[in-house]
Amino acid sequence: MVSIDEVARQAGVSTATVSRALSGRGHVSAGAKAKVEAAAKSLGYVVSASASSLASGRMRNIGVLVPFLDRWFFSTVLSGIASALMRRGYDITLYSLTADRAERRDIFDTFLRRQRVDGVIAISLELGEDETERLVALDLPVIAIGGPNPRLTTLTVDDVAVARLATEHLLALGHREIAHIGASPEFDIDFHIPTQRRQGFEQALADAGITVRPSLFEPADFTIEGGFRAAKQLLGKPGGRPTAIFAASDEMAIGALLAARELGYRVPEDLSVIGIDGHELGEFFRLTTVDQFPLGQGERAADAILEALEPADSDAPPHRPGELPYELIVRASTARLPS
Amino acid sequence: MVSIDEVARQAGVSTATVSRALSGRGHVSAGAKAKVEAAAKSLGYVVSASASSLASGRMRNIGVLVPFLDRWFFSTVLSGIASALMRRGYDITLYSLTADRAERRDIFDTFLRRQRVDGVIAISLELGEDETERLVALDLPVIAIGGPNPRLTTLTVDDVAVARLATEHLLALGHREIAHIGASPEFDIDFHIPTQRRQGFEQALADAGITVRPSLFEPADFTIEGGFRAAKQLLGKPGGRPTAIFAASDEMAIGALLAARELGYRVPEDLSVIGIDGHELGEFFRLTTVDQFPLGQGERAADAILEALEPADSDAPPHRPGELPYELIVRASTARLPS
DNA sequence: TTGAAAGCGCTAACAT
DNA sequence: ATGTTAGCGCTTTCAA
Repeated sequence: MVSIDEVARQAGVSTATVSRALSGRGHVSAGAKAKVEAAAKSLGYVVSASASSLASGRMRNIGVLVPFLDRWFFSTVLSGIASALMRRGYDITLYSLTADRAERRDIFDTFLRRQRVDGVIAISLELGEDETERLVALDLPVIAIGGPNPRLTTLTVDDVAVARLATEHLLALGHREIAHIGASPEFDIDFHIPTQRRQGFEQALADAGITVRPSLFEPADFTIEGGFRAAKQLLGKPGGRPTAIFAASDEMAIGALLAARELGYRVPEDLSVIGIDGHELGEFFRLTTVDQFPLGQGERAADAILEALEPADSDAPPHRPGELPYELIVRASTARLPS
Repeated sequence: MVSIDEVARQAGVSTATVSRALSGRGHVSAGAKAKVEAAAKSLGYVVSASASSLASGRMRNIGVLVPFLDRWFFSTVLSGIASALMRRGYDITLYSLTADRAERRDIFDTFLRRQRVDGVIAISLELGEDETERLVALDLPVIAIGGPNPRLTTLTVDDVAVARLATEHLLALGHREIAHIGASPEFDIDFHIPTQRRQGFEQALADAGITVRPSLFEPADFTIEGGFRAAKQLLGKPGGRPTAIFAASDEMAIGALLAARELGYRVPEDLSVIGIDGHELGEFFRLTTVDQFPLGQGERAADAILEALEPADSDAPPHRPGELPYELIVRASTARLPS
């Protein structure tokens, strides 16, 4: 492994100058810098991460906490984080939090504490009180996406507003009998987003002077299958089926679409369906949705953590928490209620 | 940050003993070990990764190379890797390889070379000649999953056999007009798996004395949408539609299922469909498939890399490359050809 | 702008 | 079994 001394020797300068030239910290004459860069290149020198970290305290590494790796939403956010961090020369260390309490503890007590990361991004994680405590105790910049947590800097979309927007879209098309597929109560306990979406839904109905009917709510688990089952229930009950369904995620909305088809309802002629997320399959299923740009969420989180670590670009527009964008994407799964 | 000296002082031993007691290398009396552990715990001491790495040359960190983060197959394999490595105290550093050549180069030239990882797992990556070269030059253990590469230790399923199995299942049910949805030619250039699957398909047909008809092959891009389009083509062509479709991935098979429905064909009465993968949606769509257990593939890769790093458990059955398991899962998308 | 040198916190010889 | 100590390869004062 070629070391800094060899580069220094070849460039005819001291190791200190090599370090300065390559890291860009401290002043180096243009000439020296050029010589160092040439020497480094010709020797194929790459700074040793551990030596550099030990000496400087900087790791160029961000820890990312995810609840699931194999759900589209999370892996898409992760993808956004990964590309943004890589561009800045940062590595990303992945911690996948399982349900196993002991394993989770390990992550907070050991993995995150071995001084391997400069900061942490937590994706849509509902953390226990003690876990939040530990995260804060790390004394590292932490950015949370989507799991509103008063003790952490959080990037969230206004889920109430998102749900209102989806509901108002249906209302504007003339629908009055609107059903909602949201989270089951157990889910709600430690995951607030579904609750907020339900609130937005109910607010929109109330504002339109429509009474919320409990029979038009059906819980599901955010999967296609769950949405399918829920929609079958909703559409199968005798007496006043809904003319529109608002699902709290695109995957559930797709399930609803399939359920409707299977029952012989045409979408959107007989039933309108709208989801939330901007799922990659939305286009294929021609699903109307409120896109929340998960890839962009990841990029923003990466920018935010870098901003906290290297507050260099102070001219960049400061990012205010809770301001993630969303947008109604109207495709072919929603239509006017036939009069 | 509490350091090893404080632990040593509190435990009344030298730093060397602390190091030995905590790492399990070298002999330490039971008494000393207990004292050290107690001291470490009471002080909340965690070994500094960079200091430990610098001194020992071990990183406890594996680099994982993935082509896409947001495709089910890859994120599932990744999930398997993550859980297996975490159990052993290893971190995982994620490198997502984009199509951007410059970014890819950076990963091989800089990221992987800063001595941050003890080994590398490459998931289903078709590497360029130069990239393989660089990987080998790292002089680190490398395990590749699924991208057969003669210069790397590779874990692969026998894709020819998998495809034969799928095809033979259809043949055994009496089908003769079997179509195949595989990769488009451009895809093939640097990705061999699809080609092997096609070979297995053709071999099985040949063995059954059936002539391969080019019109019964349709390329697609491994997505649901691609499978949908391909199936429409296959089923829509006038004159002798296939009675069964074998898709080279479950996502394409699901697309085919949806296409069949939309054209008014019943599955499996009018058309049998089989895929490959063991996709999570397979159950919901009642899709017959050849499962290749991606989660298990990830775990195996993790075990293999650890085996290379810490050849401790020599009594464990040695893993022979190219031996990943697969299994036919018969669900409701395939049935006998009505006579 | 540059160089000399003192660490960063730990591990692993080498002694004992 | 345990302690002493010389590094690991870099960064960063401090001086020049």
